[in-house]
Amino acid sequence: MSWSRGGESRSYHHGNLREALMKAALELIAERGPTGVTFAEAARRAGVSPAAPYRHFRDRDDLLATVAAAGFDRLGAALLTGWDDGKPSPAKAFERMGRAYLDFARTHPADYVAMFESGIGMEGNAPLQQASQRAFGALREAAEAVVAAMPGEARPPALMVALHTWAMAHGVASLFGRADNARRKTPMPPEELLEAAFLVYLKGLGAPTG
Amino acid sequence: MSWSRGGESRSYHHGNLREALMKAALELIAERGPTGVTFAEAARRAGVSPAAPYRHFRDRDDLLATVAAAGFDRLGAALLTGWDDGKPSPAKAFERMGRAYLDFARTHPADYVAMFESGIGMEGNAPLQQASQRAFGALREAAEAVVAAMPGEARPPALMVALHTWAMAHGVASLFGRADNARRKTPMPPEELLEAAFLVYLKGLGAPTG
DNA sequence: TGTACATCAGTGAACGCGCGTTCACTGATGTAC
DNA sequence: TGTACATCAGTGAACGCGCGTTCACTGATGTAC
Repeated sequence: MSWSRGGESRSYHHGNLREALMKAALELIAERGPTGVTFAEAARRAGVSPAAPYRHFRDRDDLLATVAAAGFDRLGAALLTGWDDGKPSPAKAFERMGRAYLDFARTHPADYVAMFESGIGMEGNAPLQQASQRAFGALREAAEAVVAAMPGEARPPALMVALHTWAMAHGVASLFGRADNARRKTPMPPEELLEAAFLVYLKGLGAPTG
Repeated sequence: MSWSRGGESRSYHHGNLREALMKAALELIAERGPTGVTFAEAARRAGVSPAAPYRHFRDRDDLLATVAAAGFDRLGAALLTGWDDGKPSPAKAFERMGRAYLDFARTHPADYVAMFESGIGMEGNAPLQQASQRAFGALREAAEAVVAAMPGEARPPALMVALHTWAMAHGVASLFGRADNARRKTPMPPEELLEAAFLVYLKGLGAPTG
């Protein structure tokens, strides 16, 4: 019987344990860093016995990898929203997508840590690789539009532009744009720093910057 | 009495325990990730009792932060060497410094993880902040030289250029240039990717790229 | 040159704790008929 | 519409283990005189 509704009581079956454990993992990352994520504590926070998580995840790393994959999905969605099909111009949309990237890193610091700094590898984890690739797809789409807007004879490889974009966005986000205490102070806000970098870079490419 | 020399035996006093523990921490990061670094295991590898590390480090995080600081010192030195006073031209030296950055990340993956992905914060850790700042100093020096080589009316702020440089180098290194299993595959080697980014960026600035 | 003493680095034994993991189990859910 | 049964998610108790941390201690080193 399941009479609870947002309260603490619940039926014998949790009903949503998988998501609850992922949420607990994110909380633990935020509070204690990736080191602080343990199966036992995640179970405790989800209100289940220490054996319950084994029904959903092989081990701690599996949990963390799943959290990271979900983070990539969210990041990809955020980037696509920011890009908004390249409206009103590729350059404008490009910069908006950059802001979306920083925004994601700041509003989802725990996700970001799980994705990039939790020590879990991509090797042999196909779902995680795919999620990462899907997120990167948004950057790639944007890069292709930017390149397509350039005069035909001077077009750089779109993939290279996408990789540069990702590297710059990730660099700014993880060095200067994070919300935790590993942030480095800068004289200008990270959004402006990234925007300026994009402008210089697009100019260097010979792409329209309006 | 201390008759050992590179062997396993040693005197009652280790003599170099601090360094031995830092080395052990780096090994552990390389083998197990930052999560795998424990005081007990570091002590075991250094061949001392589990209580010995307390003579040198307050706790695990103190050890890790010290390792990270040492990493920043090494990175700074490597960058200065790569920069080599801007010879023969700022642009050439700039690119060589970029390679030095990637080289460091690849040849010192554990240091790099300790510096950027170990979950230790800079807040309230003055020595770590200073080490990080010193390393950044090399990038700053290079940026200033690059800016100085530009026509006076079009000079961008050198600090901004330095921050952009760091972000791009860090982004490429941590996404595509690492030696561990979190590396993402790219169609071109990270050195070329970074070099191309620098060229486009310098061109966008209006700086000489020769 | 030797001796006494202070300082310091590392010992080793001990402890409590929390984590990972296993296990036979049980309550809830879904479905075949 | 009801009943029987299979499936599945979570239980709770148990275990061994390794870690963090403390403690009185002891061996080595340095130095004052």
